[in-house]
Amino acid sequence: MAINAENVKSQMRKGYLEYCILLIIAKKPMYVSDIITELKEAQLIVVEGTLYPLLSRLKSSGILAYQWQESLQGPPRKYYELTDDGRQFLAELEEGWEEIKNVVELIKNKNI
Amino acid sequence: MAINAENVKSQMRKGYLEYCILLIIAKKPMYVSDIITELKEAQLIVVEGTLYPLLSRLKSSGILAYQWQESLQGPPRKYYELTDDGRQFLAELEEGWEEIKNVVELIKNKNI
DNA sequence: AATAAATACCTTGCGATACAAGGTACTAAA
DNA sequence: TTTAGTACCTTGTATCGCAAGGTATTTATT
Repeated sequence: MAINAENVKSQMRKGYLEYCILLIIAKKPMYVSDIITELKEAQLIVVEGTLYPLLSRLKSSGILAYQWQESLQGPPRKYYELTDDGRQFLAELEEGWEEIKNVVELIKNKNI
Repeated sequence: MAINAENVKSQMRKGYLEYCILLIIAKKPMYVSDIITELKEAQLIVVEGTLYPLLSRLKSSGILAYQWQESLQGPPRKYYELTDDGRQFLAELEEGWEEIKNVVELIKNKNI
């Protein structure tokens, strides 16, 4: 119920997490651990419990597809990649992100 | 369940809505209709059902305070303003926002 | 051969919150 | 007295990140 800065920062993250994940997968096919590592390098901490359901949703929406791939150490991995629809979708998110940056700038600069 | 661009854009908006509202109130005390108008001018559409609970939460968290003020037409209005804690809080959100912009830039620019 | 460790995958339950829809109350004009 | 306009607020629904816990496969150790 109570509001604190961490809480709100976490809310902020919700919004653009999907965008960041698609940006990462767009570069090359990746499986969950890869993605988490990439995000962590960009200072964005995400856990498995967040990522698996999200990837499943993106898959059933036709934005991502995956291929099983053998691993040298341990069980096989699901490598996710963008579909054509997914690239279209990512382009729309790109627009959305630019819009949001614009909105914040507009509000900040008004009456200054 | 299905994911579409509008859905995700709406998710994105959730994250920074609180930030935008505080930016607006920081300039001068405002009541709900004022705030909605300001947001709309910046292309951010928000409805009453979103705003009232949000302002209540911010008030009970000590981030906002309000004063009743007579109106020339109709019932009195609640004018919200930032408390000292609220200004501190807004400063933290400012940091959070800069961090997020950084993360996205980092991810975009990596391996290009 | 049996066990343990490492590495994958996934699900369940919870809390937070935007939004649609609906409700209450006050003021002023018809 | 009724209607219109303008405030305020609440309830119910859907979504989603995250903590916690569970299952399966491979490899190393005993």
